[in-house]
Amino acid sequence: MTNGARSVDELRGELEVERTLGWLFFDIHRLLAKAFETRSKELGLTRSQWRILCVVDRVPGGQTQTQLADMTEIEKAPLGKILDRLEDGGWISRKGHPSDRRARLVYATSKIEKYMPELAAAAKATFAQTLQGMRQGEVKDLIAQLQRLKRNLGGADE
Amino acid sequence: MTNGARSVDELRGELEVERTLGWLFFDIHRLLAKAFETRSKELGLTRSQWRILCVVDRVPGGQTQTQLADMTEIEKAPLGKILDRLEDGGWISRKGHPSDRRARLVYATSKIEKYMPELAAAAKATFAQTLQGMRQGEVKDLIAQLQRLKRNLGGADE
DNA sequence: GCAAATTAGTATACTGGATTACAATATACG
DNA sequence: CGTATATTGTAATCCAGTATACTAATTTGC
Repeated sequence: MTNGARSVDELRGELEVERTLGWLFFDIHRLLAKAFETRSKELGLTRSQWRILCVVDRVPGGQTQTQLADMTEIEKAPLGKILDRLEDGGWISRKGHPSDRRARLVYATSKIEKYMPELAAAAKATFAQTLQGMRQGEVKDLIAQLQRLKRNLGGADE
Repeated sequence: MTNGARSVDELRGELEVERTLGWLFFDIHRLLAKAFETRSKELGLTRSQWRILCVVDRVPGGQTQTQLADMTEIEKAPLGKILDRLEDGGWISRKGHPSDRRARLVYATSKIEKYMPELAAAAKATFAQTLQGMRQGEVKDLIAQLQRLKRNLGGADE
């Protein structure tokens, strides 16, 4: 902080990187969601729902909601609502934990098997579009950079 | 697409890049919002509100809501709600358009002048944290890559 | 063993996106 | 003109995220 007294106009002009970079993440996030949901619309799954579903799907033995919340870094309250909708749609089921009566274990139903090809195709098409014109090495570097930013912001490392 | 009939497990395994990259944008977006809002909380401005406010601030002559929606690529309806809150907070004012009775022109009030130093500091601190350990050239390259992705997804070029 | 602290999940309130539908006004055109 | 079409802004509804507070059940610790 070397600034003695900066004018408002000076401050306005100094924020170029912040203005550009910050909203790129915001915009790409929104555009990605839109691109994916357009392709998978007939299944009625939003991107967030799919994210949760993928994590549920990877652990056949079932997980508690708290474990899911930790893995996705989504708070338990909104996670519960997303699970409600997934359950309504028949994508998951919840069963009481055998030894902890507070907890409920979340499982993927067989519905995911049926629609996985469609969902995988939607995801692949979305990223083929997103990454068009980039070499594989560039993609790898980009991922590494983004993971660094995420760590810098205090995010978990996956 | 060379796949004849892929198993569900094969499909599950193939989506590594999609799984990693897609949610990095999602996570960074959330973490950025949180980092900024923690720093600027006492002003009561959220990141989205600040985004809109910056755009309003750059055109002293006032803009219609439709122009603002085009510039930020936010739909008119949600934009209107954000403007409502900014107006409630005294950050902007809306006046009827002189020649088009449907339209209202949006102006920044003088409140922004008073708090710009604080907001600029919050933005700069947030990005100093986010980009720590990166060289200037890397930041420039990253921005270029992200702009390419945004274009690929059909976003405007700024 | 029993009270206190912790944990699992839900409820509620608020912000902010998209989408759809709509009233009021402007504009274009036959 | 006068009617059809565009556009401006708003309302209502939905999904998703944050934060806070709460109930019920489980551990912990004395």
